[in-house]
Amino acid sequence: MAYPRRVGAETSKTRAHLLEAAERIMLDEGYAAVTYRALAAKAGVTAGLVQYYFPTLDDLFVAMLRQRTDRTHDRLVETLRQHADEPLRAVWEFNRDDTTAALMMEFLALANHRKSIRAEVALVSSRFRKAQLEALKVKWPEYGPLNEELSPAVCIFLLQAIPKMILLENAVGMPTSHTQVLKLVNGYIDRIEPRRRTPKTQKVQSKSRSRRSG
Amino acid sequence: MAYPRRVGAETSKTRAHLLEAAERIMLDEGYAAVTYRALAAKAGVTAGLVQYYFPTLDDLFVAMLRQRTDRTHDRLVETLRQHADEPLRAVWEFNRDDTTAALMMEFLALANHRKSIRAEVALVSSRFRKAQLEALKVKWPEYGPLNEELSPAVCIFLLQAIPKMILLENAVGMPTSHTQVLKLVNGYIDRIEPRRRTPKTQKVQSKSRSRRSG
DNA sequence: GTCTATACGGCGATAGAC
DNA sequence: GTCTATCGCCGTATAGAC
Repeated sequence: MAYPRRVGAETSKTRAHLLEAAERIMLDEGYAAVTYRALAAKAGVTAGLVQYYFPTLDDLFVAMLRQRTDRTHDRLVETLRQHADEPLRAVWEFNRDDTTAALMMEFLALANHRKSIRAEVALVSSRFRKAQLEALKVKWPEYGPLNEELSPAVCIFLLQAIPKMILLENAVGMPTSHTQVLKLVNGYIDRIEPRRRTPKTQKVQSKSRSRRSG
Repeated sequence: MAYPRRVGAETSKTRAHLLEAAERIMLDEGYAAVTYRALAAKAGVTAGLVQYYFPTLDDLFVAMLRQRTDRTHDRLVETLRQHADEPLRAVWEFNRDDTTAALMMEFLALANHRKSIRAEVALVSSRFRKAQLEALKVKWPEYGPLNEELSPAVCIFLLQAIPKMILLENAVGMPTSHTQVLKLVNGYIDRIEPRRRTPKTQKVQSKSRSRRSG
């Protein structure tokens, strides 16, 4: 029976190394390329050893998501704290981070087809959402009539949906009007949260990916 | 050698039946569940026969996308023609269609990992985009200062990105503020394109899916 | 033109030996 | 902790029967 299945310790150095390698594969070639054998080859171990730490691929994906999420959530909270005077811009810049967005998009697609990933994705999403919502609600009353029809929740949905969709379309090679969309959002934010510091050049969205083999 | 590989005729009734069955599997269980053996079982034929019509799975996916696209494009053009006085609303309602959006989202995810699907997805997307753009541009000058900062292209991006993202989040079980977002867009459209006919009740977005097994 | 049978290597997963 | 052997399913290729 599968009851007393032996699993490697979470403190293992090998385990941490495997998680790193798996993330690199995922970013370079997509989640479909994360296989026991490929990961083992990349990390210089046997496939059996990978399975010792992650009995199923779902276990591996959940562990990857948890680790990445913990780090990113810390960064989000810190960013929101530092830019408490302009939470809208902070939320936008956070969601525009390519690596985070690419990984989250990968996990979203994965969750769409893997039951056990769904609960984990929903959980981390609500954590992120909660942190952003709280920061935005504090300043919301000051924003006045400019956004009479918007709400913090709607803003957050749009501010995270837009970069993800742009990323996905870029990956597929769809030539739509992403530059215009980014300009629209930037303009809207600049109007609600006027810049105080030097408006340093906006990071260009998503250089074309070298990823994906087939 | 692989040179004189024999492939079934495109007029075959069996082939059409297989395409239908494949689409049903894709909608019910996701693209990952579309395998030769599963499709053969569902259609009541042998796996070899499926391969006779679609030598590789990519061939199958491309054929599925082409067929679905041709039908949907006809419907889009007809809808835009009938509602030439309110193209914005027509574009919105078209993109809100759940089955079409779900299939396109599936193909988008597929294209993210399958090289040969990418070109096809990019192609059909630009076809759809072009039709919507032309219809919207005709009426655009009349819309006045309400949307001074928007453009037809940006509108179309948002009008198709929002339903897709809502669909994806629903599928994953993310409880975000979709109702508010839909209300925002509906309100915006109602303001730009005031309703003339009876404002019949808006279709509720996406009942929770029963799909996905693992 | 349709369709079947069979084989191959890669995959996730399990059980169990060192 | 580490690694091997094995199982059943997968995509794909090929040879050949009606």
